[in-house]
Amino acid sequence: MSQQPAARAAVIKDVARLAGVSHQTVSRVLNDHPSVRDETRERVLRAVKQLNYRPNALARGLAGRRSRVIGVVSFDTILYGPAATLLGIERAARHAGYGISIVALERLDRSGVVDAVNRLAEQSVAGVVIIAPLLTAAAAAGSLPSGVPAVVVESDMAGDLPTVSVDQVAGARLAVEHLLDLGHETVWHLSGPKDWLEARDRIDGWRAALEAAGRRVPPVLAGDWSPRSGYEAGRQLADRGDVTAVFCANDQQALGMLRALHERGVRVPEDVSVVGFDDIPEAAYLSPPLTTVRQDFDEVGRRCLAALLELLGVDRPLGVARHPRVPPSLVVRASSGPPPAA
Amino acid sequence: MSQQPAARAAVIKDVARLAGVSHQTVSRVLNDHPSVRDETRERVLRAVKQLNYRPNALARGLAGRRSRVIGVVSFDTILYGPAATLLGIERAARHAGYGISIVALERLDRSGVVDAVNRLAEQSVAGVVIIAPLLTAAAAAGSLPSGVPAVVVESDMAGDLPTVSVDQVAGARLAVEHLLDLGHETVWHLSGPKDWLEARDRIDGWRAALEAAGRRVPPVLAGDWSPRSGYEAGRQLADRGDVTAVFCANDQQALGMLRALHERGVRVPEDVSVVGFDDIPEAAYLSPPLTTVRQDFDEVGRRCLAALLELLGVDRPLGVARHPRVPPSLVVRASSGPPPAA
DNA sequence: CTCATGAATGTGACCGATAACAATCGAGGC
DNA sequence: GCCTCGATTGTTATCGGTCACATTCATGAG
Repeated sequence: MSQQPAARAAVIKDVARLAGVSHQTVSRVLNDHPSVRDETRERVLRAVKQLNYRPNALARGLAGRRSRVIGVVSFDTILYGPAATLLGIERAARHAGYGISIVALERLDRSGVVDAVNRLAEQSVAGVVIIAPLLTAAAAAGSLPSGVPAVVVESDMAGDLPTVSVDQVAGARLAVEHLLDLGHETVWHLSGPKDWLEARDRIDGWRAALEAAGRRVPPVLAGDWSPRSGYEAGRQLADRGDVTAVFCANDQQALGMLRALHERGVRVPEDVSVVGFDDIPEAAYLSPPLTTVRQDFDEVGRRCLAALLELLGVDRPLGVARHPRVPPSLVVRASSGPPPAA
Repeated sequence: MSQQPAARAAVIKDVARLAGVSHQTVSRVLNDHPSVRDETRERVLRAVKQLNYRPNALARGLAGRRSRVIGVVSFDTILYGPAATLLGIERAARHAGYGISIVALERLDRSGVVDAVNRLAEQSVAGVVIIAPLLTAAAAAGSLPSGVPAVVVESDMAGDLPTVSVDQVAGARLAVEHLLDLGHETVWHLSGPKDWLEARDRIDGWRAALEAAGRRVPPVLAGDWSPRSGYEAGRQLADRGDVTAVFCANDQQALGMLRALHERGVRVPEDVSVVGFDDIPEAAYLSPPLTTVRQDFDEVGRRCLAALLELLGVDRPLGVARHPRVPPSLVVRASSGPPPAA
């Protein structure tokens, strides 16, 4: 259709030539500049379409000093939370017209995070989102190279950087209050690893809810997010006769716990109620289907982007709360019920 | 320590000035050009360090027409396979000194894939990796805008594009042969959705292994990757008395199946053996621990990168096999054993 | 001793866009 | 009828690198 079969892609000059205007006018049309005559605009757009022209993002970034790419520093893990968060951010970015560039870290330590941000900065990303579920990462976020707009997720100790996170404390409260409302005397807790912020917050929320109700606070069982740790904790709890309700810090641990209880002949929820956290896709299909606390990762992604765009000054510069926390919600399924009558 | 507190980052000219050479010499040092005197090189490197200079990737890409970023077209899902593949690619890219830019698609149809590749091309990525586990996506890969080096993963129908994938057929064979070796008369199969290439290949491998052994081929049970479909199939199978071995197309389905069998009082592996596929992190902690087929996603990532780099001509231009398939391996755990003595 | 050769380095164009500023033109105010 | 002003468009510099080519200088061959 054109002259060259598979010649290299059209550039702005080609469009300008075809439309009979200057390249600057083409640029104006592309960027919705107000003072372009309608007829000119149409002509340019027609040329753009005819040449199948797409502006070169690199050149754009170089000249305009703002790219349409957001960097994400993530954790090299397949764990549900971080993975879902990444997807949420990608989705939000895509809808906002941004691309995302990711760097996954094997260890979330200070130098790793700083280095990752530097690597992203080299690519002139517009800003970065740091998924920092670990204490170490959150600390690192404090000592970032200045000049790079950054938002921290799943963390709340990021110094003065804007932070987006799910309200883990409230989530834990929801779980515990649900169980107390059902009539349980108290609620045990199988926590996540202590160097994860989410694990700490869930412990705090659990404890706060119990204390607010004036209940006895059992010792924390320490898990590591894995189903195995849930399984092991489940065996321990099954051996004591006095446990009627357990709040697991994530669904995988709850999965392991359900299995252990089942093996020991402990019925869920008749004998013991179990509540998890995350609402992983499997949760609804466990036996019994798991009552759990759902986190809205899409909303997290959206808020990250909103915070970042605000930081970039491209969006309403009105002050949004600097540390908005996304409210989680309780999903009641069959694994929780009233305590045994006895 | 410097003059300006938070002045803008140093550029190549600043380094050149400080080192007392031309900007071109700095560029040579940065790119390991051979003809630079050692002493000059040292001087430049010292200046680089002193100014904490990092070359601007955008400018580099613009001028050199080759960036150090690889685009990945992925599927907007938290499913283990695609997510693990993405991580594997990221890891390999990182080790090769590349960054990755991702676009996740909600639906993997033709126009979506083409559009995603275009968006990445705008960013002048060096090449793209398309994670195309669905038939539709694989088809789309055939009609890509030319000029963008592309590699397709988890697919084998990508026309003449280089393809990297795990040998699903061989994986299914491993599973089936393992069960036959244990003495089972035949093996049932709970498949994944039929529009997934992996699901089809696993069906093919399962059938081929049975036929090669001259065994009866039971009807395929259709699943959708979810634990629920495994659960439902498990109940069906439990109701027939004649099933002694089941090969599930993924671990999540196997998880559901284990639960269903357990509920019906069918013991695993004493009464029925179950084998999964993927080796998800939970697999080792299910009850019983699941025998499954492990896919080496790191190797997949590495091969993707190798194929892409070859395509880019930056690496050994010697002809690597165009469609290398990564061999999977069987992980034997407790969910498989000899059939009941009957 | 002269010249070709190759290593080391510098100069200016260029990649493809945006930014800043200049130029042109028609309309409204005096 | 002249001048100012805003809308529209064009020209040139610039972003920060790499590429192509020119230049300089020391070395070994003839």
